[in-house]
Amino acid sequence: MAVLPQRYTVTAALPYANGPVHIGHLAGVYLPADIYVRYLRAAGRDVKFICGSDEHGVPITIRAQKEGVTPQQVVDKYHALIRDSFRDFNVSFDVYSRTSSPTHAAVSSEFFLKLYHNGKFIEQTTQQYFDEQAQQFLADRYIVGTCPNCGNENAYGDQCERCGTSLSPTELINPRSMLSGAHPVLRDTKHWFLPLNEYEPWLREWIVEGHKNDWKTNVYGQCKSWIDQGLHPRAVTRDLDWGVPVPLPGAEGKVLYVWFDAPIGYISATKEAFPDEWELYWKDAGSKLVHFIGKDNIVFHCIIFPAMLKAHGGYVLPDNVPANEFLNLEGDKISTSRNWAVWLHEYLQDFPGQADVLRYVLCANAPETKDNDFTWKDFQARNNNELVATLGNFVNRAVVLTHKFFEGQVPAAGELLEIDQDALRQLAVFPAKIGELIDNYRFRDALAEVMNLARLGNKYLADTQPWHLIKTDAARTGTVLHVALQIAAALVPLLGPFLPESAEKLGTMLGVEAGPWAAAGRPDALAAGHQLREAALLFAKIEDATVEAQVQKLLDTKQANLLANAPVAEAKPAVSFDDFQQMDLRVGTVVAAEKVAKTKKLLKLTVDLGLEQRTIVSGIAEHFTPEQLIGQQVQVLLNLLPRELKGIQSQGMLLMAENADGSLALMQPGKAVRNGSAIN
RNA sequence: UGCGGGGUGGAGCAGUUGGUAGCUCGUUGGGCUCAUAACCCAAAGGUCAUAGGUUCGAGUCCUAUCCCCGCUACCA
Repeated sequence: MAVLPQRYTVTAALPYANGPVHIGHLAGVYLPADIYVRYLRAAGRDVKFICGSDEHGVPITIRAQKEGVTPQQVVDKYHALIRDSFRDFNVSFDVYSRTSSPTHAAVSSEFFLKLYHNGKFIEQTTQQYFDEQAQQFLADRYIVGTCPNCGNENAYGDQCERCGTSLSPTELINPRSMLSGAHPVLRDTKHWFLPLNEYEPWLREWIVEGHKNDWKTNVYGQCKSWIDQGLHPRAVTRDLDWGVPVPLPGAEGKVLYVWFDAPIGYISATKEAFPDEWELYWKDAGSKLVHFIGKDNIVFHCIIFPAMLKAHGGYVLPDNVPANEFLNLEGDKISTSRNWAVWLHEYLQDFPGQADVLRYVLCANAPETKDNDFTWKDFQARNNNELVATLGNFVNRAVVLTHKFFEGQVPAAGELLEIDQDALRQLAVFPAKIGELIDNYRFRDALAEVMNLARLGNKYLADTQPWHLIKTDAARTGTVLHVALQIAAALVPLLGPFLPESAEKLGTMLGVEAGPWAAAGRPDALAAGHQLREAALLFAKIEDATVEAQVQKLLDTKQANLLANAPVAEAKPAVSFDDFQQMDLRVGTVVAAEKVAKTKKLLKLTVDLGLEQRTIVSGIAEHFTPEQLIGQQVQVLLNLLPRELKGIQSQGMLLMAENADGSLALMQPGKAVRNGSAIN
């Protein structure tokens, strides 16, 4: 058995202050981190839980520009929103700071200078595109041009989105600046690089040899692959005006690159909140550092940041980086830009006071080993079948029975039969079992064990049947409820890390505090004679209509996205007025319509065109029923060459507008006109 | 293209060093009726993506192929 660390430093990935946080963030990073930390605190360990907003980088400047505000205004807005979301979901950070804080500027500058003065950087001058009108260097993403591969005229400086080729800005033909539209010019610019290649042997020993067995396979595999492929120097500075200025003379207009500056945010946040003891948590060998992140962040936390810490010297290295996979939403991956997400602040508007329900579902279905899917149906099922039916119901049964038979006072235990002793023996095992799972970052399994404890309680009641016993043996009934209540009481501390609000509610009902973890599961958590409060339901059922509304909300979003993102077709070559005149466009009224047998799409329409009625076959049966069309005025191309479709002569063509989602709309005159009216 | 991770009963997930495939939910049958029609018991249901190979024996090791995700805008 390993010696317990003296203290823990736990970080959760700094959310990027460019948008709100959603269920994927919570499930993958903040919830497991919070469970871990709450457990450690309950177990009496010394722990600091560190997080903050990551507020630098190019995307924030782009958003600011788009919205016509300053970058500071962007990050102020999202920093507050994110901070409040975490607070409302009871993510119990010891500090939630931000990388735009003065402390962070100081700490990251010092960090940079230490490496600089110790010769840990290499300097290199490269050529970068510069926008002379906007007077600034351009990030790759700020440059568009023609893709040398496929000819797409709107390829970005890092990648062509049409053919997928990854590019460098200098490969673009005819590059243009997205800021001003001007032709950028190449200019020399000097930057500082961290030569990661020099750390390769050390990383190999530390990770490939040293963490083969205790890091998750996805984390280990990714690191090993990076190291095996060979590491390269990485720029730690950028030409940008939003960030921590490079603290060197002659470095005006340069800032620390966001990946260099962001992880130092963990350190500066700690220093800001604990100015006297922060070094203990970062530099004392007795401190165990754990980073909670998502899978996209693995190399930064396992290779680059440790290399920075190693280069600086004196810092502890992460003991583990339990990166999670991703959470999908209703089968599609979560996307901030496509607004395909369940935002934490919106969830609480729709489900006030039910933060724990989401915490439960996200933990029970956390993407610990592979990408998982969140669906509202599953959310409802887990709430109704597990939280309500298993956990809430057990507590309610035990408390209601006690009120019913013993006026709400914990009855004394008489002689313990085998079934009672067995239940108490099982109960006693839970704290260690759950704790060990949490220690090993297996939060899903740990939560399942908490539910098993509730199942133990339900089974115990079913087996002993106190509602039956009370008729013949009050003392025995008291013993049974005494035992059942001990199980309920154990849930207060054991549930705490996962569902803090519910645990507290339960504690209030039972009149107990969540004591130390080690004391959980004792057979005397509630003393005989102890008065319980009235039973209150811990969880409420969620109705079909409620989750259906959430699904509809998502579908509406999807529809809106489809319409917003579908490209509008490019203009066709010009035609002469004479060409246009050759088309005979008329207004007509549909007088009859029927489906063409044995076809999916075809409708046979009879259209009144004033002088005559024509038969037109149209491939619109998937969009309109015959009834919807009869009586409608429509636009008809009269002189299209007749064509036989399924044995029917079609004498013309109905004109339709096709929406971005493929749906069709009739082209109708703004007011009723005489049939046969010309359109020109 | 390359590298990493993943593809397991109707759904969502576990499967540690190869040895009879588990859990929760759902379904079906039974029991109970204290409890938010909740609880308890039992049963049915799986070619472990596909095709080969190693082995006495493979979900678990090897090879090839297919699909999803990440490294690759935003983004955990």
